[in-house]
Amino acid sequence: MRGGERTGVVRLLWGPPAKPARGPKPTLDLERIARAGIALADAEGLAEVSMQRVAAHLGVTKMALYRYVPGKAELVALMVDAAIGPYPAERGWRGGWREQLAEWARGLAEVFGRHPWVLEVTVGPRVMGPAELSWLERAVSALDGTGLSGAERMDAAVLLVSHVRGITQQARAAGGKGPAEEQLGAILGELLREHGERFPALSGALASAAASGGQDQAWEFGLHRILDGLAALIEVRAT
Amino acid sequence: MRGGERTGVVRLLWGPPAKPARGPKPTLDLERIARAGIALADAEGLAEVSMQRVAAHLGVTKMALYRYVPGKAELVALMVDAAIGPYPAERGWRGGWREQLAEWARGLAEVFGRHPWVLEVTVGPRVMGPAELSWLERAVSALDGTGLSGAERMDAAVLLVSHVRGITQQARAAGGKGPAEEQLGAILGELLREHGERFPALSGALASAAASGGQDQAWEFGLHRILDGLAALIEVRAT
DNA sequence: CGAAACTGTGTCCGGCGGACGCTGATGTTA
DNA sequence: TAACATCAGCGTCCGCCGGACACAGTTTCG
Repeated sequence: MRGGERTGVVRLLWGPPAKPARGPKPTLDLERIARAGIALADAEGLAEVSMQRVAAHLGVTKMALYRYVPGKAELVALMVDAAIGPYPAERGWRGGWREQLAEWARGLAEVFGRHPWVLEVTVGPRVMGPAELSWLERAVSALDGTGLSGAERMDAAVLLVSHVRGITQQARAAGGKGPAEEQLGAILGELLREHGERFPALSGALASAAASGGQDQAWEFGLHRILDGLAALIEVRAT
Repeated sequence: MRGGERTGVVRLLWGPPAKPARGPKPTLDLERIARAGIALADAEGLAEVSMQRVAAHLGVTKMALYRYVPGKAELVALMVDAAIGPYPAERGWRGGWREQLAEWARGLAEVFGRHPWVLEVTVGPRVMGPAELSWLERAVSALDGTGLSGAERMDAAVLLVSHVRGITQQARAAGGKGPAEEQLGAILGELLREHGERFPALSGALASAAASGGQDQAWEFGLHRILDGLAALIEVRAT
């Protein structure tokens, strides 16, 4: 039965654009629906995305959407793949694998930064769409010819995705737009000041980080650590 | 106004256990409520956790829960911190920073494996509880004396957490318990067989991975890459 | 020119989170 | 000991959610 659901989303993401013949002309299409949902999620957050609100933005009733989409889960899957979008072809193939992966990761971070709700909805097992797969393809292909095995190339891509996801989350918490997000760091500092004796290393690290100023180096830090680790392995394999 | 919500969850997670005086004796307490929610989420998934169901498991009506918890968000935050639990003190301080971090990461992966729903609910900015902070504390303290700055020690911990999260998600997709999860890999293979020409590197990597057998090396792969990258930096700093 | 196919709509359902007021149990105080 | 303030749990109500279903209007094919 759950397989049936999967096939629903698989057909929606991968199948042909559908070709009705006899009925009245559809006023909507999957792309317009997905874009409406994305606009809503970008502007007001994923929690505000409901069938009713998406439909209202399109000038129809919510039940009309069910003519195009089997359910909300499939709509969200559509939104995700459309929001991620295919890997931009103009992004160059310049440089070695290291420069390519760095640029790839930067691009992915931009996407997640533009659509933070994608993170919330891409936890757990799911079927990936063509756009998402095109990103994975690009990362794996950047590692072609490095001597890494197929599994290792995939593992490296997954590792980078994890870093991008983690940084995006952290960046949203630290430098988010809302005042609530800005206060989160203050709350953490307050808690550490109150319960500092229970977290000595953490307090020390945070104090030292605050003293030395810039704390938004986390992105570069993790990226360089991962790429250094990959470089070490590639070098070993090459010898 | 959102600040008010934060203080709610902050008081709940960090405040004193509350001391009623005059009224009837409460039949519940925060820990029992959190454990009931955790049991439900572990057994049937986060989607099945509702005020009604948690209350039913405790033998009360849902409105009784609101005497202990301001809302569902706070209940979930409580569940998260209780499910993660404080870092087990018996986990040794043996070895250098590398062995310590490896064991730390393994422990975190076990926690996420036991309570996969924690991943779904710990995306986005949030206030961390004492248990969650104790894990962070342990990771940062493992890097004390390595020559890394405070910010770098924190960034390293975040990087490891990201890897653990990513691997947990992937492991759940690949080797999950349900038959639906097992079919996910099959679906991916089928899609790549159909649209292989659009994803040549991916198809090649997956085929090579399948040919060489074991694909559950992703955990060790990412962990070693990160630790290697850290080691390289630490070595540079030491000279 | 039917008839079949399909679109958008209205209505209805169960379940959700949560506000509010009530009742009864409890400990403090006069 | 009696009165009272307090607080726990319950019942009711509300708006919103995702979704099932039947219906009416539109379009195209035989």
